[in-house]
Amino acid sequence: MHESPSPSAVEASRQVRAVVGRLRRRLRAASASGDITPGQESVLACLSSHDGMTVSDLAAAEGMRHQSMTTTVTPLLELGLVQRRPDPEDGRRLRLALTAEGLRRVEEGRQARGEWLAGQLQDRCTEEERQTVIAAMSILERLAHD
Amino acid sequence: MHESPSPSAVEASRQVRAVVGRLRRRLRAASASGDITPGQESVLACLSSHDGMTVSDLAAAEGMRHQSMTTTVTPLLELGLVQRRPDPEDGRRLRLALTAEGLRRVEEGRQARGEWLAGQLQDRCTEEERQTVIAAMSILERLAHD
DNA sequence: CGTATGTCAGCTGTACTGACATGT
DNA sequence: CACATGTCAGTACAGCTGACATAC
Repeated sequence: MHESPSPSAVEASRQVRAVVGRLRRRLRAASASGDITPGQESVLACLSSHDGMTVSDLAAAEGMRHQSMTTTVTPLLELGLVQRRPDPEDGRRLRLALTAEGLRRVEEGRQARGEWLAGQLQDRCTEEERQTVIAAMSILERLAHD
Repeated sequence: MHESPSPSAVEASRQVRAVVGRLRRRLRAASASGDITPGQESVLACLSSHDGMTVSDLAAAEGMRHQSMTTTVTPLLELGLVQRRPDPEDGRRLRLALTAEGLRRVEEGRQARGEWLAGQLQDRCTEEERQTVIAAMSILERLAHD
């Protein structure tokens, strides 16, 4: 493969894996209050800032297959939180957008739910620590992307 | 709840959530080569350094329910990678340990599998960036723990 | 008795692959 | 034709809750 990894690479890898596992369970538990799932909430948040994304766009943004994203989006259509309209320039595309109800849920949920982590970062970290976390996330995002 | 989170807390929270989602999928894909799952590999690694842990101990270490850990451990027993023996001092406990085959798999897997991330950290990061990642993981571990 | 440990059964959420229809 | 988009069906894994037996 490559040359042998440095000790810091192995240590960082081990820690990242452990933390990803734990954080994922924590985030799930913290947002388990409503009728939509964490993945669906993430889609709503994405559409609130990028109107008109397609299922494939969303899948690419989350780093997953478009078939998987279809199953995430379908319940949101059925609940009336997201609507579809055909793209006039490309008949294959179905552009997605929040409904009024969907937008309401995003704003409501942004306060009530999903802010467990932001609260933790606020109450139990210094500003310097938060900057460290942000820097590390940029690095990991680069590694995970592509 | 709390006082209103600072901008850096909200930004860090958003980034952490996105990166956790992507990294989780990446780690799964990178270790999808063998007959055991990532969670099971993590259990083997844990037993290799802490012999004699029980199912409940492992569950606590990973931050999950003991019922969930049972389903992770059971296939390892069936594959003969882990063995059980009763605790002479407490008849409720079943202490777990790696078999010779299990130990072999840990050492083999540590090189062959699961080192996608370590390789990325080695090849695409500076030493300083790795230290940033390690520091951030310590912070997040503290927040996720308890 | 209450509590801790462990297992089993059933459910949900997530994401995968493969197959297929349709439009460019 | 190949390629992209979208859907549907089937599968697998992870983690949860509830119920139960056993041991302290």
